[in-house]
Amino acid sequence: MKKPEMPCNPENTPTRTKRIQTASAKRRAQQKLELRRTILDAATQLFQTHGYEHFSLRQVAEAIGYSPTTIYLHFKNKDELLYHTAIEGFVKFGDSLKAAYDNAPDPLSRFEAIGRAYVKFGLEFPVHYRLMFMQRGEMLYQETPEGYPSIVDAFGLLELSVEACMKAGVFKLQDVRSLSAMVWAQVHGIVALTISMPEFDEATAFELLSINEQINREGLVVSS
Amino acid sequence: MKKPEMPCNPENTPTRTKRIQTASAKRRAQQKLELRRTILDAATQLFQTHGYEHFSLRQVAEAIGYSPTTIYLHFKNKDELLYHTAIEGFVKFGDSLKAAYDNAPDPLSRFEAIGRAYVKFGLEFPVHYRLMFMQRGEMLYQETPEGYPSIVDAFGLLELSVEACMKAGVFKLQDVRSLSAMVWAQVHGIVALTISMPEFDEATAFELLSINEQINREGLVVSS
DNA sequence: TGACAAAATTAACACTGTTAAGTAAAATAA
DNA sequence: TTATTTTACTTAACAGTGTTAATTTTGTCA
Repeated sequence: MKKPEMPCNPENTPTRTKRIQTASAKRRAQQKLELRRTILDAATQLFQTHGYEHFSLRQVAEAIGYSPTTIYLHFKNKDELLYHTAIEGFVKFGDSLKAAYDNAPDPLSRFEAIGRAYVKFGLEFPVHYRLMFMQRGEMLYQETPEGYPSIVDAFGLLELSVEACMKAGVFKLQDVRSLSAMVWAQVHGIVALTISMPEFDEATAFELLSINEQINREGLVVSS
Repeated sequence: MKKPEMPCNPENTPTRTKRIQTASAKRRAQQKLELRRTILDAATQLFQTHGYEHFSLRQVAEAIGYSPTTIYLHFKNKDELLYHTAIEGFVKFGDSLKAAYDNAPDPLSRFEAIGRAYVKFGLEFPVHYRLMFMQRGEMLYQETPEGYPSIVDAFGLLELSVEACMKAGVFKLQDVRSLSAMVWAQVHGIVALTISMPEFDEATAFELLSINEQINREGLVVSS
């Protein structure tokens, strides 16, 4: 069963044909990846412009010049494709929040910077935001595919920030998780209303956010 | 051109045949209304169980034993049917908020009661809530069909309540509209996250709401 | 070259909302 | 009563959708 050792190749260095084989396989794997990228890019673009409801696989296929079934060779189904396009957008989400987290002098302004970054992202990528936070919330909780950072990490940042504010004596002592969830609800409420209600626009969103900050700082009710 | 006056009917009292005619027309109009009701009821039920995404006219038609096109004799299209089923659900929304508004001893507890009623409704009718506040926000702003109270009136209640709190010296002075929008965003954030995220449930929703109330009262940041 | 595996396609199924044309029954008019 | 018009409803069709199975094309290896 052992293949005969060739005279010019006493060690296990691969032969030329073998090298060509692996190189060919490598090239094909890359081409496959490239097509996957092409699909993802087209999907992202169509998803952004047409939105969740009017996003169709057949349109994606047409855009890239392949038949619809080809997509199924790279993604299990529409949902998975959608999920991956969303994830890609959400890498920016994590980056924005991280940048806000890093470039702040003190705990409170860091906390508020995260909130502003959150709202900014939601208004900048409403279609992505809708998908992940309003239409397919369960996607947030399924583990991200390898190569992508976890989205939930971004919320870790928020919790860290809240905890820091508490430890620094800036926030009143409370349960960190609950309070983090609540401030999430605060910014989510602003974003969600803004991208859903025609009456709301970016200006009002940031106005609401600043009112919100003020109330967090001083309270809304006059102290007795 | 004048029709000859009959001897037994000198006045303008309608003849028997005429009376039958109007009665028949009335009966047919009522039957039409009944079928419309049947459609609406079936639609409401299917919409509640299947949700926005998997709600189809053909299913409604099958449920009531008519062909799909019959629905078009009573509603312009799927959207209009959906809108009317949603409106019906939202009458309860207005009622709940009104009840909360009426049964409260003082401005602040009235304000908070409205918030609780809001959250309660959202969790009780998530499919309706989704449609009106998350998926088809523009519906809120189109005028309700005759016979139904305006949904926007419910927000009038909120503004009234906020204004009352301000006049009573309970709230710090601010722009009523902006502040109302912000507290709307607060409760909306809680409801929207709860009905979208599998991690949230009714208990956490009301926990977040009470934390929110506390912060509105005292603030989150320790006063310097 | 011929055998084999991978990549991509065609055809089909079961759906969807919506429109136009056609039918059967009921109401009206003669 | 008979003829005509209105109303209520259905059938057929169109242009889509996601998805699967079968089939063809393409490229690689011996």
